[in-house]
Amino acid sequence: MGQFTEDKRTLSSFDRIYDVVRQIPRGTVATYGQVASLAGNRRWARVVGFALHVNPDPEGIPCYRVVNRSGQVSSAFAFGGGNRQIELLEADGIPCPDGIVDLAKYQWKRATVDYLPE
DNA sequence: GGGGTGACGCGTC
DNA sequence: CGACGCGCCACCC
Repeated sequence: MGQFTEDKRTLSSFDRIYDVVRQIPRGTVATYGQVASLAGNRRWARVVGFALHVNPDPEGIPCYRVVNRSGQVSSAFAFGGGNRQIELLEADGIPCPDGIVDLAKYQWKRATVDYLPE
């Protein structure tokens, strides 16, 4: 992890984001806003996208498990060519018809909530 | 120090 | 529902 630690300031924010993404368990997904919130600031949703864009460790950081608020995967070729993200998600056992993940069922919850907080 | 951009989110129309 | 606009924060020039 010393290859990308040239700019500590960048890691201050990005590191938290990467750390959160790394914690996303297999078989679940998280939204940008969720990652941002867990990282410390909910308004980093946009920053999260940028952070994943410069993902220093695609193998350790499952950026494909991050989808937008609608549950839609990045239609962008950010993953190297189209529906690569979808394939990875399905490989995790997450069906994503039309590139849409059912957040109601597969959204990551840090802890099993006993009751839904509304 | 200023301006433009982005793998987003949310309220409104 | 979908489209539009504003806000938010970090990054690059």
